[in-house]
Amino acid sequence: MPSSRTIRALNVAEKPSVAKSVAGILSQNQGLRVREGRSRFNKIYEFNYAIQGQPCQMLVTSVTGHLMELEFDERYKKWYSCDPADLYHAPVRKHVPEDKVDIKRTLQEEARKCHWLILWLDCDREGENIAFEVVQVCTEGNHQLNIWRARFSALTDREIHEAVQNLVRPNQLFADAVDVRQEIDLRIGASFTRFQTMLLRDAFNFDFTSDNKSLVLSYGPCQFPTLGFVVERYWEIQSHEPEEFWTINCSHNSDEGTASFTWIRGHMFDYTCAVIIYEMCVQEPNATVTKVKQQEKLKYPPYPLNTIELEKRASRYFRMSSEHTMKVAEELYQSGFISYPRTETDCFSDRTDLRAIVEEQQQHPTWGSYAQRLLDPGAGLWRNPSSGGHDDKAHPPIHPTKFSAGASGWSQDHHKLYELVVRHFLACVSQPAVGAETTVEIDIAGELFSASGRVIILKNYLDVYRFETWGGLMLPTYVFGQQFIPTTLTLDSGVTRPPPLLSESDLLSCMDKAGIGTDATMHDHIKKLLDRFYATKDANTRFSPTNLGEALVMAYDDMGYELWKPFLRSMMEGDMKAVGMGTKQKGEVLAACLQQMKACFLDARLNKIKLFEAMDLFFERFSRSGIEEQQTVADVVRQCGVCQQSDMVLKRRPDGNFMVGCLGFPQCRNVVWLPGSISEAAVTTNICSSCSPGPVFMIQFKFRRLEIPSNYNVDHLGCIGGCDETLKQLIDICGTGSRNLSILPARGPGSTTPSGNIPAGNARHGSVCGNCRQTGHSSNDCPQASQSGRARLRGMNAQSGESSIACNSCGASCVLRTANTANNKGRRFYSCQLQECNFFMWEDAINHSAGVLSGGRANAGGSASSSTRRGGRGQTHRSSSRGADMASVLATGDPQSGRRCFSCGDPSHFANACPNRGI
DNA sequence: GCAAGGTC
Repeated sequence: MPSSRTIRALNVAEKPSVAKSVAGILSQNQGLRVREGRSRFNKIYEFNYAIQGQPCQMLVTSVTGHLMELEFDERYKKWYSCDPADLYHAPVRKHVPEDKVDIKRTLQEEARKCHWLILWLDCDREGENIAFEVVQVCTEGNHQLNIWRARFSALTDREIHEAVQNLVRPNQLFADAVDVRQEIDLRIGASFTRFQTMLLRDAFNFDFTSDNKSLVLSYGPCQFPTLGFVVERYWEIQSHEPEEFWTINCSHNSDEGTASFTWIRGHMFDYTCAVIIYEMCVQEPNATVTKVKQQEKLKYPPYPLNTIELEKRASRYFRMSSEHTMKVAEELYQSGFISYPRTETDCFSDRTDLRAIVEEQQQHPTWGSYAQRLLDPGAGLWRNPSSGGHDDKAHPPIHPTKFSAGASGWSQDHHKLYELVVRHFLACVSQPAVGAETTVEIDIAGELFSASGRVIILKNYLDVYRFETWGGLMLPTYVFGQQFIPTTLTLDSGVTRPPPLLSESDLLSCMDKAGIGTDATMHDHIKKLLDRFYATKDANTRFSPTNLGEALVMAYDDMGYELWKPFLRSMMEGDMKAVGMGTKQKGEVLAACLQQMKACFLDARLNKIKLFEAMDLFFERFSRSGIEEQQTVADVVRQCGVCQQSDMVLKRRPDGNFMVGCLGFPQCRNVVWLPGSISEAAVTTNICSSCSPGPVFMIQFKFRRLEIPSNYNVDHLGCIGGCDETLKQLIDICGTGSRNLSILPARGPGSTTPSGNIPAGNARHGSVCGNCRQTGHSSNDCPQASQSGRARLRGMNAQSGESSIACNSCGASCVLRTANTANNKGRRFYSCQLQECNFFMWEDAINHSAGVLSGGRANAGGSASSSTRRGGRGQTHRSSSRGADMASVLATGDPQSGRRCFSCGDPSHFANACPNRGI
C-alpha cells in the first residue's frame, strides 16, 4: 500500500499506445492495473514506481493528439458576420471540441487526486504544444500540480526509465512556435477562403458540380502550394516546344545476339552536321572496338521505410493513393501488425532487435525461406541496414511487429501493404545485389559509339524485394581491336519531349523538399486538391489541374503574389524555428506575419478583377435574364405615384443591378434606382408603416459583403418609399451604376469553354490570347507579355498563332506556332493541342514535300522512308529513319543518297570530302 | 462551411 508520503503522479502520453508502452516498461508488467476512463480509447494504467528514490503511485493515461482547437469568437464565426479582412485581428480562443470533452473530464478528475503531472507527449514542437494544452486542462482541475516533462526518443526500456528519472520542465518556446503557426494558418486560411468563395461562387456557373451553393473555394498555406506544383508542371508541359534532333544508331548481329550502339554525341540539333557525319560513317563503315570495360556494380537495398517512402512506393507499386495507404497502414498498426506508420525516421536504432523481427517471418509460405537464409550465418546474406539520415526521435522506421500470413478481414490492399512493409524490412537487412557491367566502345570513321549490358551475379536483396528490377541486358563478347561491319547504320530523327505530369510520388517529393505539410498530413493536402475540384488524378496516378485550380493559381500569379508557391510556408517554418529557439518573440512574429498577410489580402481584394478574368476564361457567368423575367412578372412594390395608372415593380437590369420601375414605361418613366451592391432582392408581404400612399411593400435585400462597409448588415428589409435611411446611405456609398465587373471584356456567344482543361493558345479557344489568356487581342500584341510570370513561362519558347489544321496523327487540332530557339528562330511549326499526342510538324515541311511529315529536309536526298512523329509519352521518339543495310550499301552503293554529297549535292564526292565542309 | 496539426 502506498504510504502517506507517496506521490500520486498523473502521466499523460500523446496517444493510447504510448501510454500502454510507458506503463508496461515502468511497471515491468508487475502489479499493473488497467481501468477505463471516460473516453473508451484512453485507458488508465496504475502501478507503483520510485522516482529518484521517492515512492510514487503512477497513473498513466493519454490524449489523442491535440486536445484543443483554435477558433474565432462567436461573433466572427458565421461567414457573413464580418468582413473577411477583420479575421486578421478578430479574437481567437482555444477550446476543447466536443469529441475531446470525455478526455478532458478524465484528465481533470484524475488530476484532482494527484500531486504531480508528468507529460509524455512526443518530443517535437507539436508534442510540446499538446503538453501545454494538457497542462491547461489539468490545472483547471488542480492548481497545485507540480508539472514535469519526460523527454524520450524511443519506446525502449532504457529511454523510458532514463526519462522518468531525469524529468525536466516543459518548453514554453516550442509550444509558442506552434501557437504562431496555428493562428497564422487559421487567419490566412479563413480570410482567403471566405473571400474567394463568396466572391466567385455566386458569379460563375461551375459546371463540374450541380451544387454550386455548397462549393467551397478554400485557400490554405499547404494546399495552395501543393496545387502550385501541379499547375506549374502542367504549364511547363504546355509551353514545351518540341525540338527536332538527329542521332546516328548502329547495330551489329553476331552469333551471340545483337548489340545496339548509341552515338556518343547523343542528340544533335543541327541537321546538316548530323548528315555530314553520317555520310562519313557510311563511306567508311568499318567499326573498330576501342574499349571493352568490365566492372562489378552494386545495387543497394532501400533505406528503412518512413511514411513518405511508404506512400511513394505504394503509389508506384500498387497505384494506391497516399490517403488510402495511410488508412490501410493505420488499420494494420491498430491491429498490431506493423509499427507506427507516421514517422520521419529512416534509420534503425542500435538497440532494435532486428533479428527477432526477421525470425518471426521465417514461417511465411512465400518469403519465409528468404528470412531463414538471412538468419543463416553461412549464407552471408545479412547486412546491417544503412541509415537514410532522418530521425524524428519519436518513432522507429516502419517495420513488421507481428507475423501474419494474412488475417481474416484483410482486403487486397491490407495484404499488399503488409507485404511491402515486410519485404522492405527484409531487403534493408540484406546484402546489395551484385552485377557485372560491360561497356563496349567502337569507332566508325572517327565517330564513337557505345553499348552496355549487365548481368546479375548475385540477386541478394532483389530476391525478396520483388518490386525492384535491375536491367539484365546481355552483350555479345567483343575484344579490343576487333573489327566488324555494322549490320545497320541509321540516321534517326526525334523530337524533344515535355516532362510528364506529376505523379503522386513526384508530388510527395516536391512537398517533402519544400517542407509543405508533415509526414502525417501530406496525403491530406493531396486529397484536398481532389475534394475541392482543384485537380484530378488519372489512372496512372498523375495529376492535372482542373480549370478551377488553374484559374485560381493564374489569378494570384497575375496579381504578382506567390501565395501558390512554397515560400510562405518556408518563411513561416523559419520563423517558427526562431520562436522555438527564443531568438524571436511569439508576439512579434505573429504581428509581423499577420500585418504582411493582411496587406496582401487587401491588395488581392482590390485586384479581384484578376480572379474574375481568370475564371472568365473557363466558366460562364450566371445568366441573369431568367431572374429578370421572373421578377418582372409579379413583384409589385406599390402603385406608381406619377402616372397613378400602373404598378411599380422590382426589376433586375441586364447589368445585374436592381431597380423599381413603372410598368407604364415608356409612357411613364418613374423609376427608383437601387444600390449597385445588391446580390438578391425580393418583394415581401410586409407593408411599410410610414410611407404613403400605401401600400408600399418592403423588399428583402441581400448585399454583397465585400461591396458595402463592414458596419452594414448584408441582410436588410428595406423600403423604397423614401423612409429608408440605410438604403439611401448605401446608394450614396455604392452608387446605382455599373459595378466594376461590367467593365470586363464581354464573353460573346459561342465563346463557351468546354469543361476540360484547355492549353494556352488553344485553337479551340477562339480569340483568347496565348500569353495572358484574355480576350480581345492575340499573343502578338498582348499588352502583358512582359508582365506576368506565367505569361513569360508560357511564351518562353514560342508564340501562339491563330491558324490551325487537323492533326495528322490523332485528328485533333494543331496550332501554328513560331519557334524562338537559336537554331530555328522564326521558323513556324504545327503542334497538336491534345496533351497525349506529341505530333509536331514544321510548316515548311508541308510545302516542300506534301505527305511527308517533318522529314522535309531529311528526305531531300530522295529517301523513301518516313513515318509519323507520334509516340507514346515516355517512349523513345524515333521516327523518320534514313538508313540502309550496310552490306547492301557496300555491294550496290547507297540507293537512298544516290551517292552524292549531302552538303553541296555534288555527285563527285561525299560530304566528308566536300570542299565546302566547314563544320 | 474556412487552415493545419495531432490521432482514434
